[in-house]
Amino acid sequence: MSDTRETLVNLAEDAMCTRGFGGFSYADIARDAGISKASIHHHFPSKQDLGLAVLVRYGERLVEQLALIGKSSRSGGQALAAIIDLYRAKAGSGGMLCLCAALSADAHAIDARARDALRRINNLVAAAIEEVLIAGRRDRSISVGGDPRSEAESILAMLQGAQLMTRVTGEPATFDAATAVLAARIYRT
Amino acid sequence: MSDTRETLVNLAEDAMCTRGFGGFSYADIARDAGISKASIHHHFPSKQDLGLAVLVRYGERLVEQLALIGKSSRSGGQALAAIIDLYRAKAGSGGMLCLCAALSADAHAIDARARDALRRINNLVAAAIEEVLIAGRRDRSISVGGDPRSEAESILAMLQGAQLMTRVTGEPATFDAATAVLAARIYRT
DNA sequence: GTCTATAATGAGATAGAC
DNA sequence: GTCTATCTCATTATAGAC
Repeated sequence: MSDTRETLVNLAEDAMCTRGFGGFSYADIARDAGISKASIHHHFPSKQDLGLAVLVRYGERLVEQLALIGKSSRSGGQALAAIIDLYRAKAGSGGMLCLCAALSADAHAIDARARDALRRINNLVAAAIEEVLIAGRRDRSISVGGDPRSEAESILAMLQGAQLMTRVTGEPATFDAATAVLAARIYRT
Repeated sequence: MSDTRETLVNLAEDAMCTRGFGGFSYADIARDAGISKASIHHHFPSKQDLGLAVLVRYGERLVEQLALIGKSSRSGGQALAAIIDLYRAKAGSGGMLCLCAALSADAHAIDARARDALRRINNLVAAAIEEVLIAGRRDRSISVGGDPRSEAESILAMLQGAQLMTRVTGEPATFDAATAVLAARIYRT
């Protein structure tokens, strides 16, 4: 990927997580990237193309991040704590949302390709959390009462919802409060 | 409130829950209401005024709804089930979000008055859920392990997040899956 | 309270030169 | 690949007649 193209994807991802798909314009990222609006159209003919490119790269990186967390964690509890931190970091950066939460809220504004990608990424994250819960139950580092897959989907919903609530108060503490119950389920890391 | 004014608030609320604050225009609801764009400005000089009016009425109605649920429920479990249904109904109606989730996602686009109202309403709902949990713990109809206030905030986050996830798949079953763990904590209604 | 008309702005997108 | 210039359209908002 060329430098310019990567810069544009970076800026667009940041803008989407902060203000949503409808909340930024080519003019915005053109200014930040130091090029003209027309030049962006050379790399991404339509805004939908740009959105999809951001989403695809986000999915790839997430796979890597989740794999790394799984590999470097010495317990399910440690892995779950790392995943919570992933979402907390976004919420703490001026009330950002993870890309999935941001684009889900703007689902009406994105095309079918992007919605498909979104669905896949949500499934991917839920599956990763499920594996972490299974590991945590096995090594007794996480309290897992019910079906791991159901628990995983609830946890993903909670993490995305906690980001939404944090955006309203502007206080990172809001995220911690809304996820305290989840953190308390980790016996040890 | 005049008929026209109320119609406009109704249409705007619906539009906001479906497409967000930035996702509808005066032209949209003018068409639906059968009046001109300019006439809306007579009732609500700016779009921010309209948004705030919708939010204020939403808060008032929510207080009534939550009071009614508290009064008509014969157990904490029944009350919690009714609250879950409240959020499920929106998610099931074509992937709508509750007004709080919708405007939280668009927090960058609304003014300080609206963000204040949003904060108050989130607190109000969390407090109502907390009371329900306390009642449910007392009458042994809900499993409540930790601090009721923390549990309440987690539940609110989970409900809003489940609506986000449901919007992506378009399947009401997604909401049920993401809240199955919560529903399972209700011993009886 | 409603209308038509219009302003003022910003959006995504295209053409064509360099 | 990048630019300037332009197009087309939608947006919020206002002016002023009825």
